[in-house]
Amino acid sequence: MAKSKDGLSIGELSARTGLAVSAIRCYEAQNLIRPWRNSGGQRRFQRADLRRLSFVMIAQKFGFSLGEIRELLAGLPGGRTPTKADWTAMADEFRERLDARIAVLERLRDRLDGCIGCGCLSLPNCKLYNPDDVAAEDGPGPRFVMEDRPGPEIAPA
Amino acid sequence: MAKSKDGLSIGELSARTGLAVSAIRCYEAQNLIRPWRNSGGQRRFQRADLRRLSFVMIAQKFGFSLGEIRELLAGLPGGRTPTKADWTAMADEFRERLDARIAVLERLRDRLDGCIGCGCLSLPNCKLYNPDDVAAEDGPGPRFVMEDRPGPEIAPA
DNA sequence: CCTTGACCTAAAGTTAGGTTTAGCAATTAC
DNA sequence: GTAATTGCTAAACCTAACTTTAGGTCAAGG
Repeated sequence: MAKSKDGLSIGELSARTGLAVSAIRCYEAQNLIRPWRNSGGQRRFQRADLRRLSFVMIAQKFGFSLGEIRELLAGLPGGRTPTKADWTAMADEFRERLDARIAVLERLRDRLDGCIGCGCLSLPNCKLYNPDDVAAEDGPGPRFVMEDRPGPEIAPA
Repeated sequence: MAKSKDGLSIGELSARTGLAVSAIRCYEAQNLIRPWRNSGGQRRFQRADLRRLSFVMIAQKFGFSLGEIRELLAGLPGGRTPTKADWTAMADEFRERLDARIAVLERLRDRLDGCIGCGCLSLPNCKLYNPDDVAAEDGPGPRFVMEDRPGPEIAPA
């Protein structure tokens, strides 16, 4: 097995991060890591890539897409091994985005109160009607329009 | 165009919710709504389905999968049009799940502090190392193992 | 009558984030 | 030196949540 001095093999990286070999190759294809190749054409990784992949895993847990993670990782220097300062600078950006995400959820949750069961669910003045701050969420998500006046069917049982 | 008295057509529902017709059919296939058919075989929806679809859209914004949403909607009565009480009961369950989600994110965020740049990122005692409470998150997500001692490359620049 | 527009079904395509498979090359272990 | 690992690529497959396409039907207007 390729030992550390000339870089880590993909198998070692896999064993030490818990990621599948196929996942690591997939991440390379998406430019999250940039291994070099040895004389035989096999991938060789820096020890710093362990940390990089750890970060990928954490950020995914937080619900970030690989695209966003790539953006964040782009904050790390390319030419040299990232220092502690490099990592904390990047983490600051990460935390900001994370806080923003949590804030959106909380704001929506607060708007939710009383809005589901009551008539306002359907009226233009319902606080859930026009959740501007979610518009930036990921994916081609739903368009979020509320309609239908409650009518008699929702009158007190 | 089919008017309200004998139910709403899929086109009307689409226009009033903002959902694509194809999406509504897709939701029917996944049992989120159960329209009946008119004599010509066309779908006809209850006015209450507008509310149902609104809920689907909201819950998706909160990051719930259609499967979870189906579960939640199952809390509404099948035989009759849901009353306000039915909706609020369901919303209570929804809020609980939502609060749980937010709590997980917050807990992780708090653990994150200081963990990215420092050496602890790699040590077994790092608080991010074993985030038990995220294990239940959706999908076959990452396995979340941290490795690599920082070593000299992370020493002060 | 005949055209137009809304609707129908079934199946294939799409994106994200991977995994699996097939067939072959490089390394490592004995 | 040879067998067993491990790695390589390319392409197919997988789930979620839809959209698109293809080919056909239904209902209303002129």
